[in-house]
Amino acid sequence: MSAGGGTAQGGESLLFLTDEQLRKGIEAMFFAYRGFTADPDRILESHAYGRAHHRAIHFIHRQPGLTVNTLLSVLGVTKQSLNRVLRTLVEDGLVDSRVGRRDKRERHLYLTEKGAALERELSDAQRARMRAAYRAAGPAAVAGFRQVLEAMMDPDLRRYFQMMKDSGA
Amino acid sequence: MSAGGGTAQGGESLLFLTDEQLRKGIEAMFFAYRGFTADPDRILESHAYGRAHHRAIHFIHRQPGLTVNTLLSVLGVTKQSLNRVLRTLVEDGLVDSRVGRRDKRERHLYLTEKGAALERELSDAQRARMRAAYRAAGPAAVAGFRQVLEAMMDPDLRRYFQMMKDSGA
DNA sequence: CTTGGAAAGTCAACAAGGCTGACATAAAAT
DNA sequence: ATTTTATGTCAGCCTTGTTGACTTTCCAAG
Repeated sequence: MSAGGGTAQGGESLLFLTDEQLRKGIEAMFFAYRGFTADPDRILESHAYGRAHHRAIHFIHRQPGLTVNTLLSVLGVTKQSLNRVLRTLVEDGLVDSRVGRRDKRERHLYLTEKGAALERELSDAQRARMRAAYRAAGPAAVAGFRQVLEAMMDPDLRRYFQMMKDSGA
Repeated sequence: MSAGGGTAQGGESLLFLTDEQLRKGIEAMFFAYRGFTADPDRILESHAYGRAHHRAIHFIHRQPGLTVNTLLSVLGVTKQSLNRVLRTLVEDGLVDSRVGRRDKRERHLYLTEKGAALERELSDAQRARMRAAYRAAGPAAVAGFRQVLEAMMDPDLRRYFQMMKDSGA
């Protein structure tokens, strides 16, 4: 492999990180992300939705009943941007927006059956690729993959991610 | 399904991949990519460029003298889309577009000094985050990270990526 | 030499999905 | 009663992607 470390073997050599090795990592990230979104993108196109809809659907599925504000900060977009997407999803009957019981200003978001069906279609495709990649790389690689990804996140998102990791499953 | 192979060795029975675990991987990818692009995005904004410019600059740096057509297929966009970006880069004196010697229809792309300077600024920032993530995760994790990323790429891009890996450094 | 086709560039029009700013409403908090 | 918060909405702008049509340049095959 391309590890320029030289002296040591058995993975230790990778601590010696040249700019070139880091550049390879950057490029790998770029290409992999393209692959990562390719399958859902194809499905979304046939439904006349975009990546923005996918992201909203994903996180509503992940955390049913979350408020618009929470979704906003997780996605990192403006409310105007999210609202455009959310409105079409509600109009098309994929998402249910319910007024809060305690605080009636809040809207809590849920997937309808139809929404859950699309979510399944999308994540099935994405999981298939992820599963194939995991299998090709092996269990040790998977653990490393997740560690590096977590370390690359912005602290706020990492905190959210780790929180969801504990509660979620 | 995903081969429940893992009689847990080393504590990691990660071969047993539940849909929930895969979903976590998907989410990690999403959040990590956000972090990955955050620093360059900030720099680009101050130069009035976008991510598209960054990508062009990156690959021209990587493979000086590549043709527009090659760049096109690496980036995976239309020539009209690329041309808009490329034109501003040439106009602003960051990229040099030279008519081919053998085939004068082709344009070979090079970074000027000014272009190389911006490339350095961008990739320094991106490498800093990558380096920090690598250091936090450790050498074994880095190897796994790269393996999974490669496995996630579309075959064409994986071939290109591996080719550049050999020649590049 | 002529011509077909590839490589590149350009113009126009359009869409998705970001953004900002301004403003409206209802409900909670003070 | 007033202010703040959560949400929604209108209008307009930017980047970056798309398609389609057309031109210019130039290699290569007839």
